Amino acid sequence: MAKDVWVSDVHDGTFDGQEIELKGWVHRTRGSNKIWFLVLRDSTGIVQCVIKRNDVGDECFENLKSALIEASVTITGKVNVDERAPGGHEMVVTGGQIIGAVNADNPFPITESAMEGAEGGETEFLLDNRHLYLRTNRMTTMLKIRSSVFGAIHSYFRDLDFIEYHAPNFVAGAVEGGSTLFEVPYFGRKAYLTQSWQLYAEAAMPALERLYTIAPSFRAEKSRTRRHLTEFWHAEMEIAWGGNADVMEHGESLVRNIASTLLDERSDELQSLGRDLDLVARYADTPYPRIRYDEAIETLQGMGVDIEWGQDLDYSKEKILTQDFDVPHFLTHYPRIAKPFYHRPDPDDPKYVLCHDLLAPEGYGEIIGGGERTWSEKEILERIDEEGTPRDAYEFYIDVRRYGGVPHGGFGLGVDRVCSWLAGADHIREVIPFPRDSRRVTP
RNA sequence: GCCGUGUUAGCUUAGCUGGUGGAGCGGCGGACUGUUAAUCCGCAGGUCGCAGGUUCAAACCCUGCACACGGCGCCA
Repeated sequence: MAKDVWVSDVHDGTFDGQEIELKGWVHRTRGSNKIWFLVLRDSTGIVQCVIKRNDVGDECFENLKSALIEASVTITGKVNVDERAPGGHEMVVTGGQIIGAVNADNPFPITESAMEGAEGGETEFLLDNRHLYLRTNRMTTMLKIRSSVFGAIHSYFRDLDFIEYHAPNFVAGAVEGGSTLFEVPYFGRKAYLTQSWQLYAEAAMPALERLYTIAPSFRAEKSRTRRHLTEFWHAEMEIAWGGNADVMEHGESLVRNIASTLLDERSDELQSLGRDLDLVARYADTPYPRIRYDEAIETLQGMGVDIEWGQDLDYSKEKILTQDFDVPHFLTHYPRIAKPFYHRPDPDDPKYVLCHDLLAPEGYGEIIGGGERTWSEKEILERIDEEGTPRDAYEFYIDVRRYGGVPHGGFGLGVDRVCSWLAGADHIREVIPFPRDSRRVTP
C-alpha cells in the first residue's frame, strides 16, 4: 500500500519503458475527447500523463477526464521519453482511478487567478485558504528550502558535539522588556509564552557547556512588517568558556553553512523562485565584516542621518546602513544604556557591552542577536539594579553566577528570517506554513 | 499604538462627470487525436463589506462601523 514510486523517478529515467503505478493529485488537465492530458503532481514534482480513448476504453477515459484539479488518483502507464512532454518524460496511461474526488459544485479554490495576486505579498483569500495554498508549487518549494535550513542548523551544531537542549514554553517572566509577552491563564495564575530559550540555557550551561535548540518563540508585538511573526522559530546556542568573538564566529559559520547547504540541496528550488545562486554563493563564501556601533553611528551621521550616540539602531537606520552591504555584517559594542542587563559590559570600556547583531543585506534586517553574558555575581547584581528591575524575579539566573560562574555567551537566530532572506521571499509569511501575526491566528 | 490604501461573481478585476453591473480564470454543456496556464462556441453564477444619510435615481457622493493589506515603532 505504501508508495514507493515517485514522479521524480520518472524524470530521472529510472523507469524508462517500464509500466508503473503513480499516486498523486491532479495538477492541471487539458485535451480533447479522444486524447486527454492529466498533469499529475506529487511531493517530488509534476508529470504529464497521456490518456488516449483508444488505449484505455470509454469508461476509463471518461472517468479520468472527470478528475478535477486536486482530485487524488492512481495512474498506471508506461514511462515514455518524449520531447513534447514537459520535463522530457511522460506516462502513456493504461489505466487509473480516482481515489478522492473533487466535486464540481465545490472546485479547488486556489486558481491561477488567485495566485496572480500573490506577487509582492499575499492576499487575504490565500491566507484564509492557507491549508490548500500549501499544495501550490511556490509554497511547496519554500517548505523544502525551510526543511534544509532546519537540517543545516542541526548538522552544524551536532557536528561540533553541541547538545540539543529544551527549555519550557510556559514561563513566569520575561527575557527582555515585559510588554511583549503573551499572557496565558495557568490554573488560576498567570503564565507567559516564552520569548527565548536563553535564560534556561544559561542554567544548563555549567552542565552541558555547548548547547543549542531550535524552538518557537512568542512575542506579542503588533508589528506589521514583512519581517515579523508573533510565533517564530528561534535557533539559539550557548557556550561556556567563550566570549563575544567566539559566539560571533559560530554565528558567522552557521549562517554560511546554511547558505552552502541550500546550494547543495536546493539549488533547483532557489532557481525556480528566481533566486540568483551567485548571490547565495557569496553569502556562503565571503567573510562577514564586523563594525563597531561607534563606526556605524559615524557612517550614518556622515550620510546625513539624524542620529545621536546612545540611540539604538532601529530598522530605518539599519536599512540605510545595510543598503551598500553585499554580505551580512556584524554590528558590535552597543552602548550599555541601549541594551538589557544580561549583556556584559566591556572591561576595556564599560560604556559599551560585548554584544553583536548580524544584519542581513537586501533589506531583510537583523537575523542574529547575541553576545557575552554578564557572568559574575557582582556584575549581574549591579546591572539588574541599574535597570531598576526587582532582583527576586531573577533569583535562579543569579544563582547560575553564585555557584561557579564562568564566562559564557550565545546568540539567537531568527530561522524564518534566514529562510525568507536566502529564498528571496517577499514576506516572512511565505516561508512558514501557518503564519501567526497580530491579526491572524487562523487557519 | 500611529499613518496610508483597499473591500464589486468561487478567484483576479473593469466600471469616467450618479442613470437597471462587464471581462478573464475556475465550473457545467458542446467541438477538436499531442496539448504545454491548450484553443473555439455556449450556459450558470452578483444584497457591489455593513449601517445610516443626500438625491427623482447611489457600486459611484457624505457619515459611522467592520475587516483586510502595506508601511513605521519594537525586535529574531
